Amino acid sequence: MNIKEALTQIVSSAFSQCGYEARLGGVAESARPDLCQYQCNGALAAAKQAKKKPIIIAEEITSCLENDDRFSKIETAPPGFINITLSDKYLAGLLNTMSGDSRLGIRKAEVKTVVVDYGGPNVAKPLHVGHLRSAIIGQSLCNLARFLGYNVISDVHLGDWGLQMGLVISEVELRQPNLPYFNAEYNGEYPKEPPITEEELSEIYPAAASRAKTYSEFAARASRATVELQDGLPGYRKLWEHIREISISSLKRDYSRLGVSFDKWLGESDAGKYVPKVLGLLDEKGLLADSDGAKVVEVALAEDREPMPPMIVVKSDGGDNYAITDLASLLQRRSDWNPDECWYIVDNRQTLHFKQVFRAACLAGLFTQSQCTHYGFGTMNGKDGKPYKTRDGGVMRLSELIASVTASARAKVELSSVEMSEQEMADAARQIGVAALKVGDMINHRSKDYIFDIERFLATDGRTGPYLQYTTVRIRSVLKKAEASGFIPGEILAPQSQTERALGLALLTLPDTLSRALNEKAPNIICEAMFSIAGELNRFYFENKIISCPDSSIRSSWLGLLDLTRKALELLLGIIGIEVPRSM
RNA sequence: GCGCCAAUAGCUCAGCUGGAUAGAGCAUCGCCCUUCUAAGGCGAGGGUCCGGGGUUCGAAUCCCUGUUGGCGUACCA
Repeated sequence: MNIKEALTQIVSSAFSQCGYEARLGGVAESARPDLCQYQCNGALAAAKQAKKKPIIIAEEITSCLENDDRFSKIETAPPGFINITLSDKYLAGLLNTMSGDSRLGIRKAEVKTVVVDYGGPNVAKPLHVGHLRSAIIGQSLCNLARFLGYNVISDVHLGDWGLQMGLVISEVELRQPNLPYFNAEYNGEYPKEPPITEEELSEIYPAAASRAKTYSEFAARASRATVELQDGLPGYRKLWEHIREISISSLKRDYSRLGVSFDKWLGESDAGKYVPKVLGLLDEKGLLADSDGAKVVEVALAEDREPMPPMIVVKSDGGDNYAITDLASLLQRRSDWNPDECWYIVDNRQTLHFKQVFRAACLAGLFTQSQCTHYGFGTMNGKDGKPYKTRDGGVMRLSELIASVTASARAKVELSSVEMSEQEMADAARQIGVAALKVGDMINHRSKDYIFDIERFLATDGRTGPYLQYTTVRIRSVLKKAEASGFIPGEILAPQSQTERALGLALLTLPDTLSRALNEKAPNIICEAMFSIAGELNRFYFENKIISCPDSSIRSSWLGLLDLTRKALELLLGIIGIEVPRSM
């Protein structure tokens, strides 16, 4: 049950009972925990229309509710606040209900089919730090939406169809011109084995890109190769398949290290099949126009404040660009899956691009504007505030980054006073390193740039991934020791102390936390909630010696509270994609 | 040039429909382990919420304006 919604319902009905609009009864967590647990400010808002002092209205509402035994206190405060405190017995009842439910009282949202487009790796180059945010934020949102009952289809949307492919192909051709892929006369079988290795591939793309910058001849050749590939030239097609194959296996390996996976490994190339159809749709509606040899769609609206350039859908060389492949992907998604919504978890810098694509999709009749949304994210910057780079100024590979945080985490694990086997240490190092990365990222609001500082993310104190893991490990350890003494979690009793009450209240926010996080597509809301629960737990833990508590009913109640806290943290950590080490 | 976004404690960041005394973590200073994992907990100091107008009973939050920074601005993705 969502406690805020439940209280809102109670107070709203009091408002309508007293002759005011029900919508005034919104209840929020209190801004003054010293005075109350929840508050409603509706009386303040009602005052003007009712032509009454807010405090009078507030009193009417409270007098309507004061005999409700779910509240230990419901009172007014000037100028018109309604302050609510739950009775301890009611609170304990809610916690027991939560604890007895496999979903911790979190009901599913409406059923919707959603396509989530994230990851967006380029097959020509290895994953680098720039891909981190899309992967972990996208994965968290998928996990969250699934838990809340959505039918989620995640699609990595490979960058495997643009100019980068022409560049790689032309570079390979330049280096190994005798390969059969480049012989137009060749009609034998192409080799089974790729002509290049994964390592070579990662070197080839930057080499080709810089060659194209220097030699316009090479650049022209690459864009010609791109068009030929897109037109289905067999040799290029075969070579391209090899490149894709090499790349996908390396991508899967890197993503799996982050706990990220996709339902669909489709790419721009798969959208390629739909390009003619989309162009047909646009043409039918008279939306295509010529402009400097390219075909464009006018997407500007009269009411736009910002200038909106027309969207190029066919380049002047006849090739597909990412505007048309994104549009074609939307057609593919509609035909194959008919989703209610499409979410794009892509860098903020592509805001304009997605505005154009969604408008074009709307004009073509594929989706309505509100069905497609770009949930952008900010840049990961170094401590200097500029985009994160390695010491020598290059872009850091994701695999390198993960190796480096794992090594740092390993050093901390070795300092631990807890005895661990080699395997346990290795697992813990990996899990802690990844948790540090993920929390360091997702504690920040998605849409903002943030400073990447791995030392801080891995620090032994602070709001870090390791802190959350440590708290969970601690709870598990106590529960295990208690069980060894024959003590098991029991019914949660009315709280005896402020810290115990505060922990209970923090746990009650769970349903609201998840629904807000889903509404806003904001994993930081989940992180905030985890820190608040973990903080309350650690205070409670410090104040109370649980296992040695002489009163057996209090002890089993405390264990019940601990167990519920464990389940709550495990649920939230799971959504964010964080594993908890066996010990640390 | 035009447009989009941001600016909150020394640092890194939260701040949900406009509400009471703007919150965390780090850093600084001072405490708490013979007892369940001290990678923990408690306390103290630290703020012109970028500046200026406005709307409102009430503004970090909404509107206008200025400053600073980031990004985008058709044939890369």
